[in-house]
Amino acid sequence: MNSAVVPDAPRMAVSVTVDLVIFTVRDEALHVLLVRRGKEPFLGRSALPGGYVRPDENLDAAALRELSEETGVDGRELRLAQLRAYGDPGRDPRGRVITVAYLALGPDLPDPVAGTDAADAVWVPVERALSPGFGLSFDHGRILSDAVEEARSRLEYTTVAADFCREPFTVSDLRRVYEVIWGTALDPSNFRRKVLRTAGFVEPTGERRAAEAGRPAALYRFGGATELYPPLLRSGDVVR
Amino acid sequence: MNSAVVPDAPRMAVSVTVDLVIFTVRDEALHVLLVRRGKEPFLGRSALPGGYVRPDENLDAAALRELSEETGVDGRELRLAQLRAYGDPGRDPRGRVITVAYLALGPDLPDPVAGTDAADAVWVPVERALSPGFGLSFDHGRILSDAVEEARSRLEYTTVAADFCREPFTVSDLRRVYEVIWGTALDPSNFRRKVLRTAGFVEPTGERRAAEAGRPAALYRFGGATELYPPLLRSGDVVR
DNA sequence: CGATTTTTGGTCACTCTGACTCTAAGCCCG
DNA sequence: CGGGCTTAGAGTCAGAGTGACCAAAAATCG
Repeated sequence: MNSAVVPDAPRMAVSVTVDLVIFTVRDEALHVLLVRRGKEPFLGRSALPGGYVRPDENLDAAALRELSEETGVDGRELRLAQLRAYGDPGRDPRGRVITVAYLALGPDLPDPVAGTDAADAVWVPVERALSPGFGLSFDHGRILSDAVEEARSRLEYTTVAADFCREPFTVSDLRRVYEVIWGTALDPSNFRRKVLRTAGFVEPTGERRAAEAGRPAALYRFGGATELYPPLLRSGDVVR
Repeated sequence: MNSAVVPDAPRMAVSVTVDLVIFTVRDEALHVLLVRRGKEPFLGRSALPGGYVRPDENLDAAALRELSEETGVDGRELRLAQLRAYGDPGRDPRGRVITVAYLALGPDLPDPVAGTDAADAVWVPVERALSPGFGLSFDHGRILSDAVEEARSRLEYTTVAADFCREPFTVSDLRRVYEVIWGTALDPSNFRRKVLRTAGFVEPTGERRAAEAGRPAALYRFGGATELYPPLLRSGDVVR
């Protein structure tokens, strides 16, 4: 098959990029992984990690590569999932650039090591990244907003919350993920009941962990289920 | 701002298209709107309606335009929503083409009028379109499969089922939408209770419609709510 | 040791759901 | 015209799940 372009249709000067929204929970707040841009446009400003898709690379592979190159994070242990595509004309001053945004949730990852390509990757509280004065590049503020809403929703119907927790973890660790991302307080007892009765969400390791205060908590590992059925709905609660 | 392309990054020869999955319920079966291709590649084969995004057009606008041009359907009355992007190298023999797929559900629309651009648009039962011998173009089989699963899921958490019904409609009309798309039988009485008690799903018109058989059913119109809370979950039922 | 903190177990009332029964109101057909 | 058929719609009942509580267990801190 001839891989050259067949001149049979209106073509346009267009590029395709991938952008990644990587979340983690740190210090009781949702953080997003951002890089400082090293070139124009938006030189020196913060942006989501991402970059051009290469000619022989599928979108998922491009996302993994850019994540690794720009931040040093190995995305293979993350569940990267497509968020959606953004393609308004004018969203990128370099020309027509369509981007495919990916979303993943990770445990509290180590700070990027200086001296590598990833030297300029940092964890930023989402609240700060979205504040008006912060000045995210391109339309990354919009993408980040959409990603937050998507993450909130996924917590309801899937077990992704466990992705935020390094194993082994406690039920309280898991609960704090929900509380931070939803911005609501959950009843510890009811939450525990729900998690433990959902087949495949967590399984006990038999160990316990002594905390700074209070009774030591039992430790669990992820149970392998991806769907959460019935879902864990955030009800009308509005706290904070 | 110079809208010419800044030569600062690896570019690739790439095009962006939109493809549309438009569903309707007809004759107790889920149908999808397909067109017969008038050019290479896949000349004469069936495909999802869609085409190239123009330089100054955002993705949503491109989807609306292609839908109208190729099928004569006015998408403004449909709730078009992005499904996801597909960009594997090799998915299009013309070169590197990334497509953004859209999904919408419509009431039983009139057959396309011959003599227009839309002459070759037809409603095809999804089951047939997905059968091995049917030969959808490109990776449209994959896209269609994903769209079916997405539609099934959206019925659970949103009120999109009403998009399938031309107003005014009966509760049974609405139930048939669920039954056809999920492929399960639902209890008429329980379904009615759920729909009527969900604020904003439907509102009564006060009229009744005499059916071919049985007691005349009360007529309703859509109530404006988009979310369905609590959701209407397809439980473990597996029928058909 | 007592105060404090966090985990963990339990109760209770309420809602929602699925399965089911029964009545209402039309049409068809003999 | 009246019985049979069909679909709409009302209601009942038991069980699952949830939110709001209460209370005990097991650690640390002073």
